[in-house]
Amino acid sequence: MISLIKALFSKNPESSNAGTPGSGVVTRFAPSPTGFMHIGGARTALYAYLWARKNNGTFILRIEDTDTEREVEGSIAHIQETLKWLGINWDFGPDRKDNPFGSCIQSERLDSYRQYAQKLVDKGLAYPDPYTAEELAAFRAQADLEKRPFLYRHHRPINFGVWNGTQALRFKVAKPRRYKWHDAVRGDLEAGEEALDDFILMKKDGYPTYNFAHIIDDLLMGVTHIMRADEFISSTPKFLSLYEGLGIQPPTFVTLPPILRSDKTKKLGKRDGAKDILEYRKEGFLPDAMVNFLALVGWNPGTEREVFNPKDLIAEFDIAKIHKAGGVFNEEKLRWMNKEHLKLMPIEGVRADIKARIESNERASDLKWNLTPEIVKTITPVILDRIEVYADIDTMIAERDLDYYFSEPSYDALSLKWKDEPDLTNTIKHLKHIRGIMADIPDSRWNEADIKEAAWPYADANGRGAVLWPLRYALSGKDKSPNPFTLSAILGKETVLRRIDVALKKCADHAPLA
RNA sequence: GGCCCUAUCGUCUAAUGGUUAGGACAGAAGCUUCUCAAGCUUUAAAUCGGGGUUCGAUUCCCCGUAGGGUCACCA
Repeated sequence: MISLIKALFSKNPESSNAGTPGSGVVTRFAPSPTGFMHIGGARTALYAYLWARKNNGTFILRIEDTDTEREVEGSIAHIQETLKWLGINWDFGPDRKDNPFGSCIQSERLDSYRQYAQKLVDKGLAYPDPYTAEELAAFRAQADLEKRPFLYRHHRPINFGVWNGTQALRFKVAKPRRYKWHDAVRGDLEAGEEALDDFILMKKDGYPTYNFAHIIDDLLMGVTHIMRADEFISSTPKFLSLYEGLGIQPPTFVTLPPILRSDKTKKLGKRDGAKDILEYRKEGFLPDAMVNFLALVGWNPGTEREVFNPKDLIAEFDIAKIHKAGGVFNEEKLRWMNKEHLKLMPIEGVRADIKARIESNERASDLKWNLTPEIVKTITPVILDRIEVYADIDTMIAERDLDYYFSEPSYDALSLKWKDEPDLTNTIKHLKHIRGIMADIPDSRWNEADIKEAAWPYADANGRGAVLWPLRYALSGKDKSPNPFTLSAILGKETVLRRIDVALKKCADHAPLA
């Protein structure tokens, strides 16, 4: 890091360090603070981060707040929180002011933009826009009428006025020509001269436009690779013209494929259910799973491996393998991915998470469960088998699939009856027998395997369903639940015997034996 | 509309001139202790269309088609 700072200070800002051997990779994620972070933004940040880390480079978080109109209060904090949750850590960002290149917030860098704007003015490459909004609108309308593309440069003034900082400043693009350039993902790209036009560098309000600010910042921050979505491809000739005007080498362009809506007809936008990434945190997705899945929409290492921890992702990631075509973000597969990561997690961590999730459900309702460390330990594997995401625990609780671990089940006597039995006669017989077997199991052997071993021969001989269904129902009071041996082991001998007794009493009350 | 980009199972994707076009998610069937899960096994499912180049094209070229992006004092 020291060497980077040195490099940044010693470097002549007019000569970009892009591509300089040994200069180190510098990437950035540069969102505008206009709301929450969605999937597309998170993936862009992730790729930039992975590439920097893979190359022992630097990852910068830069806030592009040059549109004061659209800025949403709290966005900057929200973006940082999202990145932190995902484990996408930046080396320089808005949270510190001692960066070698100054602030990472564009509104605090206005001097730099003015300075470079003035340089362009001095070189005769920028000029104040003499037209009013109405005049511009009229030019556009005229071009529309004539069915030709509107180009500002056709209206470029012959004599540039003096820029006083309060007029919009336009860049005088190079003589129209076809531009060709290389993109690390898309390969060789080109565009006709229609793509080239004079564009605004500085707005009337004194703020730079994205088109200008990002280029100046990338230069001053030593950015070597620009990761961004494909909507910027068509602006690239303008950027190239500006790089030329500034006399600098452009960084490497890395164009990311779009993330599409599930009908594949459009880019996934906030209106199409692109969620705030922090929503996934609320639902109990693991950040590693999220990152793993995000990485795989638009990139693949070329192997059949799909589950990666962040460290392996960094090792495997390669911009040469980023896809050209867009892809759909499939939440169902994300859920599967989350389960895979859940299985890889240390069990203590899962226990703590499950405990916290149950407790928050308790707080949100009037449940009063005695959630001891022992019960958390025993039910964790059972829950883990049944969930993909922690939010599934909420569903389990809502559907009363956890109650029987904490309180006596309530159910109707007839529910104890196995579907093939005509009445409760055999149910009672089997329950009594199983109770005897259970009672004989010493405490030292009260575990799932031994309970099963003790009870199995009887169940096997007398009809598994006929024996096990009533037992399981007596223990859980539910049609669907874990198997009776698992339940018994969790509940403990005392509770098991008591619940069987309750079941037998229910049977007797329902159909007293003659 | 001009300019530009993209195109393998429903979805995410592998295969960069030679494979029975592979894997995963979702689906279907089956197995495993009664139920529910989990797990395992099996199965169905794709190279957008048409021309080239080549002994041979998913792969290279051209033309279509479809979809996307962009044409702001938004980023």
